[in-house]
Amino acid sequence: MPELPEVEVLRRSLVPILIGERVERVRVWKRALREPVSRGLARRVSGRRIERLRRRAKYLLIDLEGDVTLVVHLGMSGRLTLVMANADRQLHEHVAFYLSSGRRLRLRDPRRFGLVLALPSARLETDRHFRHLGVEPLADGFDGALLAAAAAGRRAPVKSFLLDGRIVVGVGNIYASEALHLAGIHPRRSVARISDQRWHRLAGAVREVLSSAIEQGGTTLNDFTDGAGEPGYFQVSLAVYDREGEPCVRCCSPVRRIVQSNRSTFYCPGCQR
DNA sequence: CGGGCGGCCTGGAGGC
DNA sequence: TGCCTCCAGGCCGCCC
Repeated sequence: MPELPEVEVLRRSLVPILIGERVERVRVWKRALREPVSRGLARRVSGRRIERLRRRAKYLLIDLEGDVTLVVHLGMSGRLTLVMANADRQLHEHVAFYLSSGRRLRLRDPRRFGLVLALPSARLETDRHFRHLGVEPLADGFDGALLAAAAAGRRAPVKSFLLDGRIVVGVGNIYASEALHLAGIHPRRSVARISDQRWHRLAGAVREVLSSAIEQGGTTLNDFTDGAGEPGYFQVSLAVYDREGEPCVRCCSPVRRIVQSNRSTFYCPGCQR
């Protein structure tokens, strides 16, 4: 489901409905996620008011009063939605946060690759989940020069490089393919053979693709929705992802699918070199 | 050491 | 109808 744009869209949708609410009670239905939900979670977040919503990489950060941050990662299939407190428990609903307004924030995650943590806000940066994360692609300081510097001494294919969260965060399998297409760079090209000019173009393409996706509410391939249940519509703007065999929107060559590090990559052989 | 690969899970799609 | 295989938006750890 969620790469940077989807998590950001989710965050923005939750701001007006969560800020100021109090987490009255937490119910953990099923602890088994990527890491078992801590037994101390309910105690650490219950009774606290929600002050702020932030995002780091693909993590949603829910800042609570008293310097506690509730960290939620959606993995591949996680969904966070707001429902009435007395709504039936859904299949694969792992955790429910009951709010002062009588609603509940529900985390559902069939594949269980997601994560829920409560951390002291001041220690987020040094926590093992965040320590090694690279730069935010939509923040100042992300540019071609940064990518070129990070690529020094490496030979990885540029697609894998874009997916490496130690370099730049938030770019997942969909947007890596899309950004490379927009920049006209072949996904298998080694980062050792990319010119400064092309690094510049790639950085711009990453920003462009991510910000358009956010503006259009994210990509809904199967089941992504924001916190209010609204799907995104960036999927209609995808140029190559999941379009094997279809003509490239720019040059009409048929889009190809290849496998890199066990994951599908889509690209246009006509305009990506 | 960088980089590739398998594993973690469930469910949906498609072939037969 | 069912059973099989393949595939999926993330991430981590192991191995060469």
